[in-house]
Amino acid sequence: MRAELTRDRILTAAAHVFVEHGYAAGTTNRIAEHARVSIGSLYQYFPNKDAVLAALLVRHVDRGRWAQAEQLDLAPGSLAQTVRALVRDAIDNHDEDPRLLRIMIQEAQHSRELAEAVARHGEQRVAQVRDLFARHPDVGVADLDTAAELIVFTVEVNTHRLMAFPRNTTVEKFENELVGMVTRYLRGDR
Amino acid sequence: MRAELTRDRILTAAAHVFVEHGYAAGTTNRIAEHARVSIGSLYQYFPNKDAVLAALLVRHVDRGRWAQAEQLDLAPGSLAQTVRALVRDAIDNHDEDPRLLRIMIQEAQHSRELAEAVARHGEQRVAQVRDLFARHPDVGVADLDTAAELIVFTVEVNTHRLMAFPRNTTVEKFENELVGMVTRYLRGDR
DNA sequence: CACTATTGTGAGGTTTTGCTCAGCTCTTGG
DNA sequence: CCAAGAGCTGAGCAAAACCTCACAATAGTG
Repeated sequence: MRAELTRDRILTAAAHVFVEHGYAAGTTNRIAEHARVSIGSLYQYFPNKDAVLAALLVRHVDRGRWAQAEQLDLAPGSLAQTVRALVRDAIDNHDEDPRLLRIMIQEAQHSRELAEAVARHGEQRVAQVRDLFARHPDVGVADLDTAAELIVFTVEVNTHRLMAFPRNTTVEKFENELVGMVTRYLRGDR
Repeated sequence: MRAELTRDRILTAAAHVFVEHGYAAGTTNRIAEHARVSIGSLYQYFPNKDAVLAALLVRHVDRGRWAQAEQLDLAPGSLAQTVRALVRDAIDNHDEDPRLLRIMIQEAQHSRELAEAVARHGEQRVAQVRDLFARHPDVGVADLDTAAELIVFTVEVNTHRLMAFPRNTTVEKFENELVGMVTRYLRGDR
């Protein structure tokens, strides 16, 4: 079981190094050094550099499920609260990951395996949000599928921007505007 | 003046290669090959690889101004049309550039020069949109600065997604939903 | 303690990349 | 047609990256 621990150390170090230097400049040697492990060990657990990023994505997906989604209040008039919970979850779950996810999406352009994993991750999350809003009585939007995609992506990517450039606005102001936009959208016209 | 032409050929090729292979894997040799120019010529016009990306950003900024913004109808009741023009402009102007801009933002993390150029580009565009909506009578949002940032980024990045993964929805459907979301947001409550 | 299985090591081979430079080709003015 | 300079070439070098492999250290078992 020492093995599992080393594997985890390597993955954590890889996340750090990829975020700090980018994928290409995040060399395997640097990763091993940061994990305080020899390169040989790294290549004992991963056949090549891409596999490290792929494993990192699996880890991200496993951690990134929206746990509280099932126990939300769906009473009429609570739409803003529901949306706020969605936005808060995105903010909370993305302390260090945003740049990493961007790297994954970027690099997924060249790797079938990564691309499919990213796509599946997205679909899973969209489906969860779609089902949630399908059950909410205040939602009055025509095409719920498109709406869910639009919302998930918009919330996620704006959160990433907030993390990447922190001094544009305060977190609260940003959160309020984003919640306002999504809520009014979901409520529909009138 | 043969020189200027070669410089342009190199830049165009660089855009192509960076988009196709990413920044790190977009080697200078590949760029030269695609431009049908020798490596030596490339290094006659650019001191190093980073300078090529920087020049590409300058080119992008120069081309990316929103020309029709000044001659838009700002009569009451025309907000949706104004927003639609904004979205259409984003769609039209981003046939090949979206991935390139992402690479620039990504790489800007490691280059002062690039970071500042990207930031200036963003501010310029946000200011233009803010001024436009400040003049429109239908807009009823509290914090116009934050709103403009949110809208510009959301429209841009959703357009990028549409281009990158084309078969999620049709362009019209996507355009309608995005326009609807932004319009209802700008109109404010009630 | 002895023996095996598991896990870890790191110098270095192979490949790739950014970049140089000595010399070539093309254009242009007289 | 010629000379001079502007523009272009591409083999190859130094540096750096990915990855291998023969071996060392550690953990587990009787």
